[in-house]
Amino acid sequence: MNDIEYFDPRDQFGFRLGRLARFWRSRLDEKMRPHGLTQARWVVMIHLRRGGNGFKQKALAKFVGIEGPTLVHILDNLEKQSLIERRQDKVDRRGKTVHLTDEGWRMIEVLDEVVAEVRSENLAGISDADLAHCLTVFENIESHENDTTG
Amino acid sequence: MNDIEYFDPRDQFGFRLGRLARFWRSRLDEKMRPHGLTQARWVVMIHLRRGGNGFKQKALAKFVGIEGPTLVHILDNLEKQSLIERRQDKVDRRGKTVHLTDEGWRMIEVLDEVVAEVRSENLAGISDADLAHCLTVFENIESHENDTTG
DNA sequence: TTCAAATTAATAGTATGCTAACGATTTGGG
DNA sequence: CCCAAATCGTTAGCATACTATTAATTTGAA
Repeated sequence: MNDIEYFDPRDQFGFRLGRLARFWRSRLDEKMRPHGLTQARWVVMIHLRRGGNGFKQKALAKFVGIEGPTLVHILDNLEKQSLIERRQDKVDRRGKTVHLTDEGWRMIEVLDEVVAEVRSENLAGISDADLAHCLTVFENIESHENDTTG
Repeated sequence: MNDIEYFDPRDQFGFRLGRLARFWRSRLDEKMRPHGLTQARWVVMIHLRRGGNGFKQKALAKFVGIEGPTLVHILDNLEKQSLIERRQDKVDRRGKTVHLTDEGWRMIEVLDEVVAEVRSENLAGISDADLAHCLTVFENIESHENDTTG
């Protein structure tokens, strides 16, 4: 019954997107667990590496694409693990800057291998062109952010 | 610095997937909030409609692609809202079957319009072919589920 | 200068997802 | 028959995500 509607790609896209994201996260979490890390924490660390140390929290949250309070909790955990540290911003005493510790840098190197492994397993047999195509579609969807104004 | 690595699609895919899934959910949650619903609850209701009433919880969880305890919590909320009801399975007293109420059916009709609106906004300008291409890639990735055995 | 408004990080509270463990029940082997 | 094992839904506890609110500080306008 209603097989046609069921397999309409516009009908399916949102659900499949969410399901795949959960799948991806669980694969990564599973492989990172032995190292005491998770996808969310690793993503924050990767953005610190990419952007250089010394981000203010607000800027880091924006870079990662999450909200401030979500980042606060992740940083709390990373700080407990001694992988990052917060420092008072000397110019603006409201702000704090975030820095990878030496241990954090070492952990990133270890996780690079884990991530590469998961990626090669998950993406086996899928071409760069296919992935780039997906990313273009992703970009298009995100660019529709505020189109309701007209 | 390292722009090449940064824009490697294999490098980006996981992060972008997660970010888009969060974006999609927040758009849908925002539009459903006036009706007192959320994406997760709606997805469960949609699967009830698709699969017919009277699912056992375990089967429903599998159909939706979530774990049992996650479904329990969502059903608790839907039941509080009188949109579904649980009934004791008469054959197997361990089990319960899940049913849309009349109110549930009416809510689904309302939400169909909300979902169609969000979908058309999010997917504006993107062709069926592009989406189908994405879904094929999604399927390929999920099919790699247990390739580590060999 | 002074005080309202804006900004920054944190806290509180909620939703959604997971695994582990539990209680009730059914099933199956001896 | 009977008891161990499996199964079903639930509970407990955690991580991650959000919005709304708060406390401390800075900024800016009168």
